[in-house]
Amino acid sequence: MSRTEPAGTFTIGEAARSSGVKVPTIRYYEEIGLLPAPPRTEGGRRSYGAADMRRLAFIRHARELGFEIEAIRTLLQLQDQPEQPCAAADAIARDRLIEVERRIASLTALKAELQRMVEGCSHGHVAACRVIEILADHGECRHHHGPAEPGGIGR
Amino acid sequence: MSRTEPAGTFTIGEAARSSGVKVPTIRYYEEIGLLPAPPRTEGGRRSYGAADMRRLAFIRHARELGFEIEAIRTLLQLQDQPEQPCAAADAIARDRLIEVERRIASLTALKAELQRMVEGCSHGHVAACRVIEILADHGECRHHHGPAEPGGIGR
DNA sequence: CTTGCTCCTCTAGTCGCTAGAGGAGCTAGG
DNA sequence: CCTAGCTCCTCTAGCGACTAGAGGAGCAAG
Repeated sequence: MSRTEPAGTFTIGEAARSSGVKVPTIRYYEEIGLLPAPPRTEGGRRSYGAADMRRLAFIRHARELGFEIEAIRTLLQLQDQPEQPCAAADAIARDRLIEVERRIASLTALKAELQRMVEGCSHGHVAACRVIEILADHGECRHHHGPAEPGGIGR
Repeated sequence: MSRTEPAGTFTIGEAARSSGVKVPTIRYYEEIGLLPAPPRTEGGRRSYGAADMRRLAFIRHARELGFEIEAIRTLLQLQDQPEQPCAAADAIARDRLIEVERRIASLTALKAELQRMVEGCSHGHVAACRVIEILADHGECRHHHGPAEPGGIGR
């Protein structure tokens, strides 16, 4: 076994492996104050405890659910004050849910349009290519207006 | 009428209004070589022709469909060579379709999880808040693995 | 004692814009 | 002709959430 560190503490690499968050990302979270700066070993290495590991798992899960860093910051503050009412947490989750629903709707419209493009393509030459044609002629499609995905159209 | 420019040419502002692409974004497209640098008036202002307007509409439409700039660059090159086979355009559209389908699937899973959070929330205190609880305990949810949305989890 | 892994800090780059400063030109009204 | 107010110009910097790489130090095993 390779345990030189005190029991119950973890290196940044171990924290990364156990949480699924990459090493530079953990350091980044520390930098922006999402994760507290952990104590260091003699050699200057970060040494994480169980609470840090839980916090990191929380962050990771929240990021997976698409919560923004600022929302996670708020959620973490709420978590640290368990006797507060949870209306704020509820509101954040509701907002996220609404956003996700909007995104699904617009991606579904988008999917239909992409399918028309792909299915209509005769696999011949560009001149007769439905993909290019549909892109060139906006008027041809039934358009759902506004950008497909808010906050950076495509990603 | 306020037409001082030669007939059939457009200022950047007109191009922006007609395409729905913002002025700085048009300049940005020029900078990255997606849109050719147009001729200038005596006073140094950009003067767009009908072909530019079509190209801009094409770009805008493709961005709305979530194509990345590099994909659009390829599509524009294809458009300029109509006797080429359109397999490449087809492939780009297919890739995009697959990505959109993946995104819809993962957003749908996400929506279910958010709904569990929101519906389970008793609107009491943080200590008993299901939103916080689910985020804290990853093990509690049926997880779809990998980040919710590739290339920047949440957007 | 050397090999090779992990860790450290720091800077710069990614994508696709967006915002703002500071200035010049252009047009309509007086 | 003059001025007000719009649009346009260039340039730099910033956004979010990382990611990549340089250059160096520590640390455990053989």
